[in-house]
Amino acid sequence: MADSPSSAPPRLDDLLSYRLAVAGRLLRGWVDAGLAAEDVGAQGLGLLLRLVERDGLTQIELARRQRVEAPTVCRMVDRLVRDGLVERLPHPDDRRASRVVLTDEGRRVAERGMAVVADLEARAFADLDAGQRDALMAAAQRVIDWAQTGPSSA
Amino acid sequence: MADSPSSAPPRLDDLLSYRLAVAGRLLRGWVDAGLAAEDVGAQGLGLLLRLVERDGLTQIELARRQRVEAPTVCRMVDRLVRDGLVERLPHPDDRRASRVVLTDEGRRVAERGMAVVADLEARAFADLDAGQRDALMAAAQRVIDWAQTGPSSA
DNA sequence: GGCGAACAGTTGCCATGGTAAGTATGGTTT
DNA sequence: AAACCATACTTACCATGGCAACTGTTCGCC
Repeated sequence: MADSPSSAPPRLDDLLSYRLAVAGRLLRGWVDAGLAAEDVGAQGLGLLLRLVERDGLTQIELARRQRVEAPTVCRMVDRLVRDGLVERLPHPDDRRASRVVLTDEGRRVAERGMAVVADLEARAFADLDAGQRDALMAAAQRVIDWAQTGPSSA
Repeated sequence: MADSPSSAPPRLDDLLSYRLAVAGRLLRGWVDAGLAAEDVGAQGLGLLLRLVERDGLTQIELARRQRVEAPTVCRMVDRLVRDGLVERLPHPDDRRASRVVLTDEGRRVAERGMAVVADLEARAFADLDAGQRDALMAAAQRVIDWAQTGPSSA
């Protein structure tokens, strides 16, 4: 330990968790702003892109992939259905579940939205070299993976 | 470039912005969970810690430090006042503004909350060495600083 | 001194996230 | 088959964040 009695950092700005949370929030805000013309938010676009990867996922499957809880997906799907970007179809094997499928409009919005996000991504991280970028990707992934093991265990 | 025509990443999980946003959201959730006994959320604690650094800040000053908009601070201060952690005092020089000051209880909650967050921070990033940690801090700071210049400019 | 712009705060509406609780369905166990 | 538990979804309430619009105050400029 560097300093003798207590090494607890008293400054908010010195907390990596705080800074990552702020950076993530700002990034999402910029994505939202870039998507203003597309009638979908950043997370709504996230669901659409999951369905582009694999259409017909259930809400639970979407929730697990997006690392959010079921109610959050439920309401986002509500909005996407309202805006005509996805449909809920009955699941053939399980009457509790719905298959969420893209409409043609949803597919178009996903494509345009991905272009918006990729553009922002390129500009936001233009001054990072490949090593810094990879380090950030890996570090963020470790934080995300830590969800399974770390936070609850003392 | 690796692939020939377009190098736009089609996979959501390959976006650094997406991963940072997810990591930041999960981190905040874990802080919220750790603070469940303290009657304050992660961002409410953030305001309290700003006031520990410098008591009597106005809401606008808090908003700038926390990188959020004025209405967000207004409603968070509403909750903190409701829970007896801060008070709004009239500003001596400006009748538009309020000085937000900690109560004794607010100061105690800030102290206990900081311990909770510092503990989570230590456990979440235990496997990073000092160099990796500094690199992450710097990279996150660049994203945050980009708020002034980048997102609006084409 | 007055006029208008800028600013601090507030309130409205909405999106996104959580937990808790309720419903309906599916599976398991006896 | 009945009882039981687990699962998929939904709904409620709340916290946090944005923007737009409004009130009241301050400040710069004429």
